[in-house]
Amino acid sequence: MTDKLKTVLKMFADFDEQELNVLSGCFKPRSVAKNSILLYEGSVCKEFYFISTGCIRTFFMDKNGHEKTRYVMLDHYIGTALTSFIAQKPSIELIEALEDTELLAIQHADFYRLNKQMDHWKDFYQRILEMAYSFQNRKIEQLTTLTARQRYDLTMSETPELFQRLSNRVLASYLDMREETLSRLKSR
Amino acid sequence: MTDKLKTVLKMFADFDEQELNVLSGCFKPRSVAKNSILLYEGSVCKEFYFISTGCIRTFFMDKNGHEKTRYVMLDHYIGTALTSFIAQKPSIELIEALEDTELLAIQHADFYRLNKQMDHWKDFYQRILEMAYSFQNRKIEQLTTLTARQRYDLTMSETPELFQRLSNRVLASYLDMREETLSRLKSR
DNA sequence: AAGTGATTTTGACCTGGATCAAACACCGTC
DNA sequence: GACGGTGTTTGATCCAGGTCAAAATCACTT
Repeated sequence: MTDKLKTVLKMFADFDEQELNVLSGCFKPRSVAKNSILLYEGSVCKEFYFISTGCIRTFFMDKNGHEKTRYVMLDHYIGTALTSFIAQKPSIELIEALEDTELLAIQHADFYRLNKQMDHWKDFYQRILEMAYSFQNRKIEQLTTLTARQRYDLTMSETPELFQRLSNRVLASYLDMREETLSRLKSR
Repeated sequence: MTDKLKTVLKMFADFDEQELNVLSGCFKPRSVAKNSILLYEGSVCKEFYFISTGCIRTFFMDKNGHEKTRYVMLDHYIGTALTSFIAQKPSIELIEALEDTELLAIQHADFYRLNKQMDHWKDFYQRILEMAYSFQNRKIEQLTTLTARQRYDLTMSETPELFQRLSNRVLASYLDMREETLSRLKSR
């Protein structure tokens, strides 16, 4: 399981074997049951995750009490509620397990200690931020220019796995539409 | 003019005087006339900007040929078309001067050379990315949860300067609504 | 001050997707 | 196999904001 972690870490920065061992020691394994909440609205995000198997998401509530899913992490994805994690301020986003999930978690304190001490970790974090930014930017483009059907088709072609693993309720909130609309789109 | 640059740089990372002098040398001054384009759609963004005086924006075109403004940079702001700048791939976004503008530009090659050589610059870039990410994330929240009027009111209270300096056409595209809608909101 | 073009406002109309509500399907469990 | 709970589909209605078009205002130029 830490082998997978090492493989993924190496995709982001040029860690040597010794560094990878240090990092493996910082990531602690945990099992979380489907539907459990890893971070509540209003609390500070203290952890950064690597998903071994399973699925978690970050989402927030709008004024009408509807969920908006920002990011879905499947097997071997990494991430967290980044805005709160960065600023160490109360989070607007929640983190929730959508399946029974095995994950590895690194604490914020360790994360930022590494950021001071290990140059390759600095590179790693920089890459994460660059990708997270570009992903968000793309999402804004899609939200402002595409219709519900176009967002449906695009996600279907880019990450069809989401259509298999997410419930309609969650998928709809990820695509920024109501479940009824998603249901209608499915039946063309 | 470079004094202002130094002051702003120091807000992002703990540069010493010697480093600030090196950096000042990397940022080259330029004057750009109102309405001139600094980056066209399809070309690679090679520069990162500090605005001395004036105003520039990044925006992109949707399928119907309407503009969508992502980010407006006023005096003493820093930034660029980050997604293209990061990946050095053709940009979807354009950069345009909205007023006659005095700016300082650093080349991508210098930017990334510094990122290898100067630890404080690494910190600087990390801060930029963190803030850019959080800003984008906030924008997504606003786009998906707020009505046109709520976005109008929020921006009015947070950055009223935009209402004074931007044309209705640009302001509307920044607020993600049509000019007609903005006009109607103004007259309550 | 008249003319030309750009920008902003106003009016009438339309539509994608939300809302509300009810029916339906799919479970696990007693 | 009946029963409650959860998730999905279907139907009827509504509305914020987009679209299209025309009028009004502003901003230069000659």
